[in-house]
Amino acid sequence: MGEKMKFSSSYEPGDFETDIYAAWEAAGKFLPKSGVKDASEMAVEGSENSHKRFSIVMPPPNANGNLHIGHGLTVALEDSLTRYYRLRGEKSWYIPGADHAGFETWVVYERTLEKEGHTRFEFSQSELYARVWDFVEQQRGNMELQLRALGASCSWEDLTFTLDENVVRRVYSTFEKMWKDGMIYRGEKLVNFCTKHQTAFADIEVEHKDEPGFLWDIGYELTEPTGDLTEIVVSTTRPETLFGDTAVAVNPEDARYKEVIGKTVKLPLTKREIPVVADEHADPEYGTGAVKITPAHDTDDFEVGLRHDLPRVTVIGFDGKMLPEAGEEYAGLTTEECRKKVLKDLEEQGLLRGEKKITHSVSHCYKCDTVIEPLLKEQWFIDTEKLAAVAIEHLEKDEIKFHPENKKKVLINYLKGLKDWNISRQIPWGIAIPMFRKMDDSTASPAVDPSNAPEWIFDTRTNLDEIEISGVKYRRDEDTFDTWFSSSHWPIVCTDWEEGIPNEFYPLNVMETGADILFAWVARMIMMGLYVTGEVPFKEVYLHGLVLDEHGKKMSKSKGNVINPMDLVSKYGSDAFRLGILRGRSAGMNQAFSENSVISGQKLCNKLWNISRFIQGIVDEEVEEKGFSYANVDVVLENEGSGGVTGADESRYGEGSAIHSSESDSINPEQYQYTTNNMGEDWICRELDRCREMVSQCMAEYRFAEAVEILYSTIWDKYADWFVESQKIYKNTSLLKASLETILTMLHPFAPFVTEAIWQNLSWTDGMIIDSKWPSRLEYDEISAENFERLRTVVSEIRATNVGLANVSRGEKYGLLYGEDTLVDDNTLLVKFLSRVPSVASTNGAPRGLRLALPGHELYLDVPSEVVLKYRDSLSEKILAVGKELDALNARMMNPAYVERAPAQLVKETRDAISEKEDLISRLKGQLEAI
RNA sequence: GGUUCCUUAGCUCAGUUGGCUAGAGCGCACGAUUCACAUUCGUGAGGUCACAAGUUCGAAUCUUGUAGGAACCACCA
Repeated sequence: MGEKMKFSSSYEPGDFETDIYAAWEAAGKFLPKSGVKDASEMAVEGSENSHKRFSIVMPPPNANGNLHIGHGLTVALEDSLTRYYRLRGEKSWYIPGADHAGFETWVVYERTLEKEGHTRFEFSQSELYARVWDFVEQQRGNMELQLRALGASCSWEDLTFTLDENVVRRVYSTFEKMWKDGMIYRGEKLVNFCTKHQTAFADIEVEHKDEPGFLWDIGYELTEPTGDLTEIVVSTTRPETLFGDTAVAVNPEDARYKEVIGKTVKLPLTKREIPVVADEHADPEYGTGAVKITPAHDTDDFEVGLRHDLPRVTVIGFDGKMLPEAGEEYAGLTTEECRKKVLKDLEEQGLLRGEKKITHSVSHCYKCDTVIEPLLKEQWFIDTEKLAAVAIEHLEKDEIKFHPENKKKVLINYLKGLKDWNISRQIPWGIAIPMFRKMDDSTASPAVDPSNAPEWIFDTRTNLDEIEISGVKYRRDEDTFDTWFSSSHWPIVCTDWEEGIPNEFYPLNVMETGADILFAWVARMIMMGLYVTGEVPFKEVYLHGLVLDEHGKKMSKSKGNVINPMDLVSKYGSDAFRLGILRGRSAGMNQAFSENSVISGQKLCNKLWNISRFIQGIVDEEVEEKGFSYANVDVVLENEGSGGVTGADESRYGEGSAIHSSESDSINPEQYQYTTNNMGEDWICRELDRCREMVSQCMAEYRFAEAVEILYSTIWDKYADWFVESQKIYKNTSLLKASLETILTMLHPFAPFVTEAIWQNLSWTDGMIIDSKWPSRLEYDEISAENFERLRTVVSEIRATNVGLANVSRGEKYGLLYGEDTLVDDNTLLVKFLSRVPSVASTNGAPRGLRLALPGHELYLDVPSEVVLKYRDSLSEKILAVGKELDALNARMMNPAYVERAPAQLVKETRDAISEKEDLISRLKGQLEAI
């Protein structure tokens, strides 16, 4: 990339981005070692900086999918941080990942299987695993190319795939530890079962939807009439499950049913008798106040069953059809068919007592929308009690800082109510659970007695379906792990953490991910990190909200409002996308996406490009003209510019130019040395320095949008509009070079491509901006800088007044006259150029025209009296406006409590403002009277 | 039902221990124009900071309440 190209008149991202990324990657700029300094630098800086590092992991996108806009935001955030800390000289490691996306990928694969006319049941688990592996390999790569297009400066050779050998090894070792610690148990529990996908889900993966339904009342006849009662009427939305009823529950406080507690009722449509039990679960206010208890098909009933030691009768199979236990007539029907038949039969027997329309929430599979059936199944569970308690303890000790802060409370609240974690999934595409069950016919030789062998044993040989230990045969559990179980190890596996080996990158500096997976992922990483390593896995958490569509609605394929980040990248450029998506976004908030912000980012890139083109032009010109005419002109201008400035420290100017370099700060020895020759130059150094400080502060506090905002206004409103403009009069190439390098470096974390493209195009820069150094303090003269600030006010007022006059002046432009005004007197050429007046001259003691409303300045626009006359209305308006401001200030001072209690500085400022306004009003009034 | 958050310009959003005339981008209006950039330059209009009460010398900011909206968790026989 050494060859310098010519700047074209606009920035075309497409011409540079791919090449630049390839060059970075080829030069190894993304490796953590590229941030390591050589020994000599370390010696200069001392030990303070030398050990610093920055580590962050990427939430792994689906290996065979495409990136969506949320990934775009993730990369913009994470890569800005990484590049920022890399510029600051820290060993920066951004670790990329790819997710096997167990369920998602499985669904896609099963669909292709179906298209080929196959079903999963034709293959063994290991065959299926191998097939999906090939399928994913074929599909892989898109997402990685897209990450490159977004500019992610991640260390590709460290990419971790969620099924990599080291991940599996770590997951097995944790599982084994938990198994030994007694935290893993096999339990028959109700699981959220999708009968279409044939797998169980974690509670968190189930989607609840409010749907219209019916509440039916059914009469359950008492075996023996009690008091006035001959039957108990129960309310249910699922009559088909009545075959699995093993009790009827009433509230112990419910007077209506006190008598029947402990009695039995006849279960309709069958000959079974079931007890009436007293349980808080029955709400006297709801329905009839009596509820049928079906422990095998309802999570609440399951709990009731435990409390009353009720049997569990399963009547629905994993295929979603009724089992023989439901009775001959009903077996084989779908739940829906069965419900109809049950209702019909109940009605015929006169047991249907009522039907009421209600809205209730129903669980659905988040992928196929099938109604989730709670079914009894033996699964592996993790006892989360200790894990959660330890996590809460560390969170309460503030070991992890959250952005936004309130999410910590939300997380603790979640952990306090955390239930045991079902980690079994009936999906072949995942990490096999390393548990083997003793086979019924388990003796390999007659000499062995298998009865003493354990039912389940842990073994990592999951590539085998059967193993033999001490002559006993075991068969592998076919299930795989919940993907969140392996993902919870992400910071551990990505940083290659190992027991007993110091790891400078663990814990991570920050975990950046979506606020929507705070529970599913962040909570589990914290628990697992603490369990495995004893340390929290990251020191800070930054959670981003959802990127909503332009109307603030959630993006979804079904709504058709999905925005593809790659479309935006190709249309506006990668930098524009990054700047745009960061804009107006704060931690944890769901925010609408605005294409306008991306366009504004595109404009900034183009602006910066043109600023650079202009500066390069001046540099080239200087090289050509050095020695003759240019220098002569320059001397004249410089003399004017550096003349006595009101209130300025004269001695500073008397000594000539001040030479500044950043050597004193020692952070950035490569920064270009510069001198400041006039107040505009001091001013831009001050503004750039303020920008540098504010951006650093914002990055430390994860306020990305604000950092971008500050850079935008510094580059455009200050650097381009004032400094670069004023450099058309005073050319200071050393400062132009130094300041341009400064803004390029500061913008680089957010807009890596354009800044690198410019860096490569500039004639005097070396190397790559990606590993240049974050700017150190810029030197400037404060008084001189402040004088330029006053000059800006003057220029703005001249411009505004001229525009105001345009209505009455018929396009004529007026010159500027100055009386006792050293600031203007010393900078006539600059004032003339910036304010676009035809002339700037002294009043020579004979003021005329329209006096400008500027306190502390005696300036007039040389306007003929008839125009001033026409201008008097706007003059009166101005007096009124200033009067209002003055009234407000006076009211404040009239309050004795204010004067007494407010900080002295504030009171002084108010006083000064009042005298300034009073001054202004009297002058404006004088002007008005003079007309 | 529980937890948390939001309500500021036409739109999308900033506004960090309470403090000067509440900001930005886009949009809008008026004006400019060879020579870095029309992806430009200059100037401007537009806000009872959802509402009410309180604390305070001072509230967009803190407290309480009201109204509207959102997300997540739990439950809905």
